[in-house]
Amino acid sequence: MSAITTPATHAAAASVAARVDPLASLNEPQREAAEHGDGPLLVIAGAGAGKTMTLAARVARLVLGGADPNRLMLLTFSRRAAVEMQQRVAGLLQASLGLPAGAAPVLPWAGTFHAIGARLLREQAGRLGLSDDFTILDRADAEDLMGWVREAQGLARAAETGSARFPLKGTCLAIYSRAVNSQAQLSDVLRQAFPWCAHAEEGLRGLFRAYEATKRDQHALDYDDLLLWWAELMREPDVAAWLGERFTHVLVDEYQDTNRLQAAILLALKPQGRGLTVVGDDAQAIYSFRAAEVRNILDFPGAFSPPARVVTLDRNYRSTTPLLTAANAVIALAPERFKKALWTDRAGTARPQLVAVDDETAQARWVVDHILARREGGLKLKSQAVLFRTSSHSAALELELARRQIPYVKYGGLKFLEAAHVKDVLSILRWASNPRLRLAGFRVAQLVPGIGPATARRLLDAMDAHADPAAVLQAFEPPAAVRGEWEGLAALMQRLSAHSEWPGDMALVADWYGPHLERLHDHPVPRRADIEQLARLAAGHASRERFLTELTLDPPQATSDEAGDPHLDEDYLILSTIHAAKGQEWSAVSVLNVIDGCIPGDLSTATPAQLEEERRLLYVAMTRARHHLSLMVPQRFYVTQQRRFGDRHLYGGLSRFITPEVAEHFDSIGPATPNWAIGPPTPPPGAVLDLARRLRERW
DNA sequence: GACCTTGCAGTTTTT
DNA sequence: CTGCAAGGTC
Repeated sequence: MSAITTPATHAAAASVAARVDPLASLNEPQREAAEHGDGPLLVIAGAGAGKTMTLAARVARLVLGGADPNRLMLLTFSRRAAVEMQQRVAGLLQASLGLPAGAAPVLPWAGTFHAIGARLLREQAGRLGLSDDFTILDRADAEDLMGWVREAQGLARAAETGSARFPLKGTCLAIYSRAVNSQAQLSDVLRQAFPWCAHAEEGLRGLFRAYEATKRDQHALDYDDLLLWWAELMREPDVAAWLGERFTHVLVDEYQDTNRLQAAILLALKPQGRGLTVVGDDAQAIYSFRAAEVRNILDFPGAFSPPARVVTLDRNYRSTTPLLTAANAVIALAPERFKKALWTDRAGTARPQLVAVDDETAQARWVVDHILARREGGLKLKSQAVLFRTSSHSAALELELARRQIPYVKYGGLKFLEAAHVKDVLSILRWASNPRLRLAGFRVAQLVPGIGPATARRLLDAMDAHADPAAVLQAFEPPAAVRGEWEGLAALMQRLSAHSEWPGDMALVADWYGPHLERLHDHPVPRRADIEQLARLAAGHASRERFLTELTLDPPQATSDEAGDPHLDEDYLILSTIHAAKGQEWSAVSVLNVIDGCIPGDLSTATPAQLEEERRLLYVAMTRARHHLSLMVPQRFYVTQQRRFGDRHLYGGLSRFITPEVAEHFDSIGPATPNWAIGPPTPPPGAVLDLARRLRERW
């Protein structure tokens, strides 16, 4: 962690040793954005238009102009984006000030909304009536807590009443989260986003009330609370004024993917828009399922008077002309959007490919063949990516890669933190840090053989009732038969609560947990590797609290093949969901399953808004490519894991977003001609009908 | 009270 | 396949 020098030092250094103008490489609109003064600023930045560079240049210029880096808040969509931005800014400052490497100031307040919120809340905990040892629940924990409350409220057994089954815990949490983030009424949320749960409205209302109370009792906040509490904090005029003052500039990246709660926070922080900069691209809004609100960016200019300055970056530095033309053609069919056509002067004659293959197996083979061919041609695997709508779409490809021993890293759809054994270990650490966290205690106690829900509940009730829960834990008398095993856990908890030694605590936990892992799980080998992975991660964090917080807010992004982590210097292929590919670029990109039923997903065709988001998703995928782009079109696609309809396969054919006109911008490849029959007003892709069964079931 | 078995249902994308 | 709920056995 490098020291933070004062602005005065920078100014002095700048006058003596200014070397490189941080704006030197910017084009005209980029420079305009970077040099803009204090009024509210909206930068509409198309894909590959140098958004990160522009934002970094603006920050660098602010610092060179005397702004205190400690008073700049930089809100990004992901941790990765925050780190990249910090590095860019540091690089620019270093070059322009002539500083030695590592001497440039860091931006301590760069991070995601959630991470910054967590920091502010911990800082202000006293004032909010929060305990500062609060635990941040990751999604899986929040789901478990929701499930627990759901059970306690008797909602789980609602099926007996003959009505439809009460939504499962994950769905309950999704509904809750949506209502919080969109700041909407429960009934509206249900009607718009969860119509199949509308019958449960009353139950949900009570459930959410109890869920709130339970979180409070256990000193726990979920992801949404980090925004919600922050927004509530901003409703106190003196706090809002104080924070608005404290941060002279607030810059927000990926503004099109913020939700109403986030917009409310910003507006409270900078009511006049002074020092407020937001950057985004409405054509790349793909997070409405998380209650992101495109209106935020569309309405931004008018939220202030005088209105915010709008600067549009439409020169693309990433893709060749033929690729960009095809991508523009896809997004041009979107009925409503900011008018903007990207242009580039990057030459290139290779057109994108539309590749028809028989099925997923053929698709995997074709993709791998061509990736390898390009590698023969000198293009590293790391410069190539395969993108897909849904994490499971890469299954066949992963098999093929494993078979041919090609290393890869997969981003998105990750369940690392949801694996039972990982939760076990983290729960032990969380419980030690926050003994009020029943959620963790309930899980941990039952790891001891012979202790089940009833004994665990007795223990936790006793702890709840006492001012010093840790002491109750030590004094607890389990059933005689399990005393021996119990003592191991009690001793572990004692050592962990007494004081934390990091990462030593992790080793203690792993030692204790090892034998239990063997006993509890059928396939301990990969699970043990996960625990080791966790221990490695632990070593990279300063303290137990920091580890738990940071792991929750920035969970590992990628899973790698079981063969083990690819070493950093080794070459590997990138697999990613389209969502997780946001903001990235590769020389060659293949997009899997560009067929109706996948893009758009057959669950996302109900409303025009959903459909438009799927179109933008395809656009985002296509604009990741610099030189090579292949859209894959399997003619048959098997849908598994949905008993209700039985296994089925789709003959949906080419995605409706690739109309015949759009397809003219592609080279068509493949044994079969793509199925062009599908025009825009398409009926939903049909399952294969089992008429015999239907007739049978009639009776 | 703990733990195992059976049967059934299931909406993807992530901080 | 997985998660969940309910029922049975020790």
